[in-house]
Amino acid sequence: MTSKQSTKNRILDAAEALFADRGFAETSLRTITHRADVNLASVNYHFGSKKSLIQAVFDRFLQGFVKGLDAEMKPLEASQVAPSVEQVLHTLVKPLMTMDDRRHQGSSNFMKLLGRAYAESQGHMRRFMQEHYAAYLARFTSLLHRAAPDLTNSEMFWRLHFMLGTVIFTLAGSDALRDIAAADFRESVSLEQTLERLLPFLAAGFRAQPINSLKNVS
Amino acid sequence: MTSKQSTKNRILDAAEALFADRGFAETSLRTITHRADVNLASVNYHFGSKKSLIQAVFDRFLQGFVKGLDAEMKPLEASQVAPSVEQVLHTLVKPLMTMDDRRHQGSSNFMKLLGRAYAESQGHMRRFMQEHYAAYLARFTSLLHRAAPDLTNSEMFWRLHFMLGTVIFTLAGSDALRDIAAADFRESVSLEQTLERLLPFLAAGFRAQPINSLKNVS
DNA sequence: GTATGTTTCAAACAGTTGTTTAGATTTTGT
DNA sequence: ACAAAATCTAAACAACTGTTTGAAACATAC
Repeated sequence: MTSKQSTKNRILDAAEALFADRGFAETSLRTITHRADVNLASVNYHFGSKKSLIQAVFDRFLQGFVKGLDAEMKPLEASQVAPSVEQVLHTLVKPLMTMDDRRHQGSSNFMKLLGRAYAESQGHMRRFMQEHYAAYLARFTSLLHRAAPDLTNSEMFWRLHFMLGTVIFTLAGSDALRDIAAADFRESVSLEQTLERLLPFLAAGFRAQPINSLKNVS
Repeated sequence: MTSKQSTKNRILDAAEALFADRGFAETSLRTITHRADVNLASVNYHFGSKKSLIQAVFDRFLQGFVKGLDAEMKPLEASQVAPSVEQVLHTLVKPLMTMDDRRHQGSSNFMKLLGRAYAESQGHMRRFMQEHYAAYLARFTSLLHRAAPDLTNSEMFWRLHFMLGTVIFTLAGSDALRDIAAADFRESVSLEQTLERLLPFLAAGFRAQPINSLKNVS
């Protein structure tokens, strides 16, 4: 079926890198194909359109990510005892790390991409993810519920998204932050260290006592 | 000096709204000038270029924001007793609220914009903010330091940015989240309620015990 | 070998982009 | 009222966008 495996992947690689540090609209097909060293028309031939290319880039990443996430979640799901919030959050670390150094490019290419996608085009990507990867989100949510059974569903929902925001945002801008930190504190931190720094913050926030007031007249 | 106050502001208003829900690159000057009902060339005449327009939009917002923030921080700075983390974070609420309904457009226009700007163009905006509004950031950081004196500078730095990420990210996508929450839990929440929900999360995260392990062999 | 289907390629397409120009119109200072 | 400066306007500019085309090159099968 596929004679040359390369072209399609060359395009995906180039697109992923360029999207990450320029944005979607700011990256032209000509730039992509030039970097991939393929003909301009190939992207339309192989993917149909630029929009489909973007989706393809995401799919390739997310499939790799959820495969790793699945492996991490399974033992927690199988266990009889309820996991801690930290344990649940920790399922994200290894998959993120793997995704990070699978790409050759210096640092977390893809997180920038995710951050962009989330900000871009009125939540179009948020919807895409929630449709295509709803099952994994449900499993993750379920684990969190076991870890913190006293939180209401509504509160869970919000805090899950708070955490999601923090992770994506931090990882998306992590090189910039790392540079500043390196300059100001003479500490050089790896992605893993950033994640380990992030988890206690998230876990504590997630477990925080919900608002007591707001309408404390009762 | 200024004969007609309108044109420049009409452009700013239109640009702000359009940038917020389409993105910068995705919004053309023609779309802006059409919505503002002014001539295409006016934006180049008044602002010089599209890039300058973007900066002008931000400056207008940020100046309003820091004015409100300043008013909120002053009493805390004047007080002899150290503020709580919650109190410090609460200085953000009113300015954000004011900025939100100053604009006529339905919901938090500008937070989307901020979210975009942060994601966009390799932290170019992050740098801009840190340069132009460094004084306010320093005061805020100083307050936080009084509220949690036992945190190291390095840890402070990271957690400040964690919080920043959560706020921007949440507020940027808040309408989408509110829609989902409304559908799933039949609860309709205002921006203020979202913020009040956010603060305990942030405060708890900020106060969390830093990583003890990472290299717990000692 | 020819035939068949797939992939690559250069060129052109139609449309949009930000910016500039030069002339009209309006506002301002005196 | 007049001159000068500021503002607005329509039109055109060159550059770039994603996509399409039709022929060339390639691979595979018979």
